[in-house]
Amino acid sequence: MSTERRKPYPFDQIEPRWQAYWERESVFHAPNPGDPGFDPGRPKYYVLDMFPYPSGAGLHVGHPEGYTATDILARYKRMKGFNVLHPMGWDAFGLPAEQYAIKTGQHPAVTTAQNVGRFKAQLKRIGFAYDWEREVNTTDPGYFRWTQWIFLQIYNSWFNPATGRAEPIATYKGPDPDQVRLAFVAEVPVNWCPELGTVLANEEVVDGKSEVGGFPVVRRPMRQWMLRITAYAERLIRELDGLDWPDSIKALQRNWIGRSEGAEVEFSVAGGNGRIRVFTTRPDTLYGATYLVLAPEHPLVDGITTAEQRVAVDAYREAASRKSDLERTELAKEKTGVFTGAFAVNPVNGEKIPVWIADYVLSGYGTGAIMAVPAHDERDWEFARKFALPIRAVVSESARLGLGGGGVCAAEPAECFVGEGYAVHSGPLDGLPTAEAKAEIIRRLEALGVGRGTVTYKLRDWLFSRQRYWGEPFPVVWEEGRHRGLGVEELPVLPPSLEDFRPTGTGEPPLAKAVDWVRYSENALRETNTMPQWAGSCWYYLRYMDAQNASRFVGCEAERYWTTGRVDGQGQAHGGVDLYVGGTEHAVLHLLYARFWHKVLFDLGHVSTPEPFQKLVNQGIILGQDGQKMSKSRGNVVNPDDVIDQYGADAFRCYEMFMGPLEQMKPWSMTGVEGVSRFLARVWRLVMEENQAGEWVRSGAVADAELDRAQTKVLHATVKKVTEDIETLSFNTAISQMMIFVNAFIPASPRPRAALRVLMQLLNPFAPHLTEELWEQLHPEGGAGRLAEQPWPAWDPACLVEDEVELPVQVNGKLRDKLTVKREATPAEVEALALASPRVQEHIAGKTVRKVIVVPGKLVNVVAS
RNA sequence: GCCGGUGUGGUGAAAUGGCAGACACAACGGACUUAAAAUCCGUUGGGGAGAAAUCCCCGUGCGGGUUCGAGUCCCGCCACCGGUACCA
Repeated sequence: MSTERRKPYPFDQIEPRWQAYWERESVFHAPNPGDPGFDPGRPKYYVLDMFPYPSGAGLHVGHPEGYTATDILARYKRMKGFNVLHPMGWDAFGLPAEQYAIKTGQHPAVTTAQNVGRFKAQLKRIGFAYDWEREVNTTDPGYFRWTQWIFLQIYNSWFNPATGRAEPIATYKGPDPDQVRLAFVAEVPVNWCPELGTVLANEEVVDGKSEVGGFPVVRRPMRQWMLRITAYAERLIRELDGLDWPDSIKALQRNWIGRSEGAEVEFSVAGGNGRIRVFTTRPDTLYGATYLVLAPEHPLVDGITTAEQRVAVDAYREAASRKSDLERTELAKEKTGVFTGAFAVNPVNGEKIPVWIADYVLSGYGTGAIMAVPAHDERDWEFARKFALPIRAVVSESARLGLGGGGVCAAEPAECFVGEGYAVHSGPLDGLPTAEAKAEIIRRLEALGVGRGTVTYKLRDWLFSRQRYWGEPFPVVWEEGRHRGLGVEELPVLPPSLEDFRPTGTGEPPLAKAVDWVRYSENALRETNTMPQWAGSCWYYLRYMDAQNASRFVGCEAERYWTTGRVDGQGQAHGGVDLYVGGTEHAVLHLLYARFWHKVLFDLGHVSTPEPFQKLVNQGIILGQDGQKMSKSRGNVVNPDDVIDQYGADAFRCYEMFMGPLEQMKPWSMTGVEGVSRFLARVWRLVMEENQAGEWVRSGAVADAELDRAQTKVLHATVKKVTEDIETLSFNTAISQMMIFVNAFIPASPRPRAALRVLMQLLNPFAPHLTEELWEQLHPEGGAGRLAEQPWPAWDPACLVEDEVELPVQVNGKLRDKLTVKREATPAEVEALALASPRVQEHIAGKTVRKVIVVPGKLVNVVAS
């Protein structure tokens, strides 16, 4: 600001002017079916950004990367004749506002409103074509009323395994519906963070510390609301197939859900009653099981422990329960465990093997118990070595070795082998390759009634409650120890007003301080937990379609119109959001949770497609100028406001896109912004020039002139390239092509007005302010209408073909000459010309021509040796 | 360890199996200017021959392969980035 640099073109006047115009005229408002101005003849296009959390720090250059990409697409699709839904909103519940409230006493709603105002102003300054009439805010009672409503839908349903879908709880005929609800209460060991005074979800704990703040986290059992996402594990995996998502994200989700096929095997407890069920992915190694391990929390541990081992077992369990996740995994380099004194009987050979407990077996996965096969599992191997337990090889790498020996190999194997091979020392399985051995043993176990083939998932149920103030209250009350969902007519449940937002520190949520609020009635108390931040973002894309609807979370007709695309052979609708752009950091949490909610709503008949987001694209991270991740501490953060002050919003937008492919990680460069800004200034000067007084006036070179051949070709090539590149989100190369156009037309005089108009159309989605201004200048007589309302230009392929083409001529794959030939030249003619070339002659001298490859219009390759 | 991604000039990058480095940044040279900025024109992967026009060799992380032809396809490595990690 100190050096008042002369602006390359007057963007500081142009940009506010057009932003005001767009807002005043509601240019980017998308009408719903039934609204005035709705045109049923237009196809719809729903392009969505991941909405931001409006932090106090304001926008940084990472946010607008994806937003610019979608904005270009939205503007392009509008010009292509689509009715485009391109909304924006705020994911505004969350910890920072609450912590600020704790520090200052400022109500989170106040901070949130301020931050939203700031973000919104910043986004408007970039010139995004959002339909602000559809703005949503997750903290708005008119919004979270429906978040609570959806929770009640989930609460009031169950997953029917027979139909494979959610159904109203009334269709459940069992004794206790509370056991099967999709939202349920469980006493579970949770990640308790004393510092934050709250529990955290597994995914909010990084390396045993809280993701926010980095405070230590310990395990502690508490009563929590859970959502039964595991019921949907299979569908969440299977239905990824039809989605147009990056393979990497699909892989991340599959990985997270962690489907694994195997078997459950029942071991009876020797000399006792009771059976221990274990899960294994290698049932073929059952004959190699030399001991069992239960998780310390396993319910059978108490019953089977012998008197002699009681003290040791209790001590171990006590210690394990106190260990944090960090201590149980990362720090636990050495395996630990204790013998229970009990023995189990292997159902296939009657062998008695010891039962241990160890914290390397997790209570939450599989059955919480394993059969240990140390010869073929690294962990079991390590454990067996440490506690001198027997190790028996039952899989051989090669078939020959396996079939050879009849006698039992007494010696322990020298190392652990976890691969597949052939069964040995396994009775009836001997000689079978692993896959067949698995199938065979499962058949036998099932016949004996002591096991079955089964599938388990890593995915856990979703811990859905938080001990916080700034979140959606649950629409639930407690009466005589039982929960009850409130009626829909009681929504929204507003949070109470509080003076003091601090956590109680006991694990009791802050809402418990509002005694009057908590007392719902004579004998009912309100639930005092709140929902996690993910709740609001699970369905915001639905609300955008009908943001003002007061009687339904989204109107049926609007929902059908904006999401329904393809309908498959079974009459099943597919579609949803046509394009969703956001960061990879949401690959497994937000995107999985949203899919889950959507499927529940779909099963219950509230939405018409089984998946919310048909196509997903991840934008890459923008690094600082030093190639490092942007962060305050490194001091390499780029603020969009500064960039816009200096170069304008159009340059900012174009640079964000010109940096490189959207999906790629790339460093910011201020000189790069300058380059793009120069390009826009050249566009400006194609149309405008400075007069003696230093004012910008229409350039005298602009005229209604005919285009020459070369100009025609550049024009049509540019239309083609820009159109195709926008469709594939290759914005960087689209801009390159427009630079080529400008480089070709800058020296021209006269400059054909028609060509310049087309350039404005092509460039408009990228640089909407500049092009709108110049469009006006290119229509001195007026009457053409606004550029944003123009149709997208078409290209004529005939203008792209040349009469003569230049063909590279290679000899043995190396470029040796170039030929200029008529387009219609036959391969034989081209071959003759190529062989006649003196340069070619030189290189084939003394050799025999074996072959001549002619790729028409492309190249000639003479093969000689 | 496992899963995914990326490796091309000084830099960001471009290339349906067909002229590697488009477009831009930076650098250098020139024009304009009293001077600078801005603008415009030109050179710019490395090495070599030539007075020059030109020409030759090498070159897309490394090693193999397929092909008339490979940055692109296949096999085997290496490095970096992201995710995940006692999930039986």
